[in-house]
Amino acid sequence: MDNIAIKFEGEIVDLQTAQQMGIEGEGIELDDSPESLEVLRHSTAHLMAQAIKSLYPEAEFYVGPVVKEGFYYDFKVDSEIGEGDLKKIEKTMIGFAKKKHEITKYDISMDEAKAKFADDHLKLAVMERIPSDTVSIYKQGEFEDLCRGPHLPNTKLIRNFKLTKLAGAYLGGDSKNEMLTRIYGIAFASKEALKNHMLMLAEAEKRDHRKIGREMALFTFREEVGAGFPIWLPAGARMRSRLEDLLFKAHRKRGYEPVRGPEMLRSDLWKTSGHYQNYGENMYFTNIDDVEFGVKPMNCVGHIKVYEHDLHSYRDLPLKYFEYGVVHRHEFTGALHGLFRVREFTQDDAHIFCTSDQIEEQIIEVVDFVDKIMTTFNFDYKMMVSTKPEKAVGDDRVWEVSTQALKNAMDTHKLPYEIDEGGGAFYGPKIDIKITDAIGREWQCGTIQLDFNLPKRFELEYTGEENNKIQPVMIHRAILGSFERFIGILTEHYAGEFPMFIAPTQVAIVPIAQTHNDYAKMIHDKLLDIGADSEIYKSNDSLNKRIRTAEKTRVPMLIVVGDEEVENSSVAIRDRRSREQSNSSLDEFLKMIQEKINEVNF
RNA sequence: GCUGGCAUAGCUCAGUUGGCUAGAGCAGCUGAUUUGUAAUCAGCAGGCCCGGGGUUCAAAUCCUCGUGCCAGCACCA
Repeated sequence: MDNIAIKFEGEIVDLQTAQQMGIEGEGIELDDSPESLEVLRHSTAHLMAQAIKSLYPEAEFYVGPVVKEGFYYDFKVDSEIGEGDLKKIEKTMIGFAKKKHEITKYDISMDEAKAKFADDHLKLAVMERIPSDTVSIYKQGEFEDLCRGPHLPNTKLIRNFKLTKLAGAYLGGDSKNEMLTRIYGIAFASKEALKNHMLMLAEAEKRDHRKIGREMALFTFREEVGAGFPIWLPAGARMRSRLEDLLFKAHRKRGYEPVRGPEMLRSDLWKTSGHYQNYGENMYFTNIDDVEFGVKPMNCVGHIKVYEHDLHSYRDLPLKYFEYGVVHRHEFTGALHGLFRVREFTQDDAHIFCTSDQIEEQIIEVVDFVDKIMTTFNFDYKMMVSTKPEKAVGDDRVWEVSTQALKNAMDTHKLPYEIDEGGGAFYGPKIDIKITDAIGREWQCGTIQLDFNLPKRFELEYTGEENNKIQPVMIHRAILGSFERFIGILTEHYAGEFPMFIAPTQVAIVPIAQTHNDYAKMIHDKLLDIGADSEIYKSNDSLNKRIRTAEKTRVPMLIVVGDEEVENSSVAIRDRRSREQSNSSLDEFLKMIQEKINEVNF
């Protein structure tokens, strides 16, 4: 197979550029490796632009980069483009690919380029952002585009692609700017890879927690209740409470004390904390007897008040307060999405008040806690250190010290992490935990935030060894993040087939005939005694129908009981996946269920 | 919040260019059937067609303002 580009000093360099510069390097072939796909997708974006230009001659183009899930191109045309037009554009693309245009490259000066694209105000906007004096132009057939590459040598290499989405996007990603049209696409070297990708997308759709949540009656939303306010139905609430109970014990084991703050606090406090100034637009306010109150968007202020209730000595630290804190945040309507983005949610929130000497061990302890939980649910995860954002309180030196403290903790324990510049909370830097689910998607859940600012603003202190007053450090942390989002993620991760220890219902019992209902009820009660929920399928339907109905609920365990089972005090277990049956004595069955529920501890 | 699309029974969806009592499957209820491992049969019931305004002899259908949902942007637990 021919090379499509080379790797030179760690950079992908296309053949056109390599020739220009007279360099050689390790060859990159057209396959489904990350390097190859980078080049392929970039050129596919150009091919799409070429097709759009031929269909809509007035089209102006902004940028067309390669992104994690393929590529996109932002552009502007006079006519409306709808989903239906994607097929037409795809066809035109295939036409151009078949013409086997060679993709060539040449350099021109910035002034020449500005003259060349004088009637394309978007390209001119792109050039405004390029500091260099010369720019490169890639040409395929009649179509030319300002681009730094890298690109394929010929359009004929583009075969397996699909345009996936059509949407609006702001110029430069800034909501103050004009809106352009964006078309997303995906391309692969092999047909199979494209097919697998489309299958993955279909699988993701099947796992959509909004769909499964409705089918399993976990939660619902209602127009008359308001956007972003979830309603937990019995099955969902059972599951959630199992999760809450497990996590409660785990916190107690690690020395956390449960506390609880009020849902709303006087605005003066939010002014002291800085939320009023920095987070106010996300908060809900109300007036009571001429005093303004803010509904809490975070739990930290409440926990600070818990800390302030008593005088503390260095001997007391670290103090760890936790709360399943219900918070309200005014999210943009367009951001709301099932349980993933809501306006009212419950965080598994905790605040650790400690000395600066204890920061490292406390962070490591939390990271360890996170690890225990995420591995229990079979999630891979990675960590990101986020630094000071634009809107922030506290002086730069404090930010530097705390950011460094987070990095040190990670470094000394050889924990890998990535940096997210400007991604911190307004009061301090943080470590975010990003988990990867069963079909490879990433989600942000837990967060560990280091805070020197709130203790200072509230003038918190403890008494040191020399009877001096010292300011404690605050660590904000959540592990699941919120029950809402985490359960949404779990639903998609397991495709609704939850493991026994959190499933809304542990066992489905199908009596063969009415005469077996009493036996079923007896098993149901015994299951309750060992903390398992079950449902008896005794409706006036055929046996086959009832088994089908039970299986469709995605319950982890299904048993069938008839004369034989009643007589022998046993159960017939049906495996949902293999449809195979096995028999067990009732006692053994109960023991097995109990073990499966209890085997998990965080 | 912005751009575009959508809103009909609990769920999934039909409903001609505006024109008769708005339909189907599943779920629900009633009855018959009592079943040994993924849909037994029959009947019944169920709709302010998202909400306000309007256009029209006539609106589920057209216009308008809301609300909610979907995709993307922006934002984020």
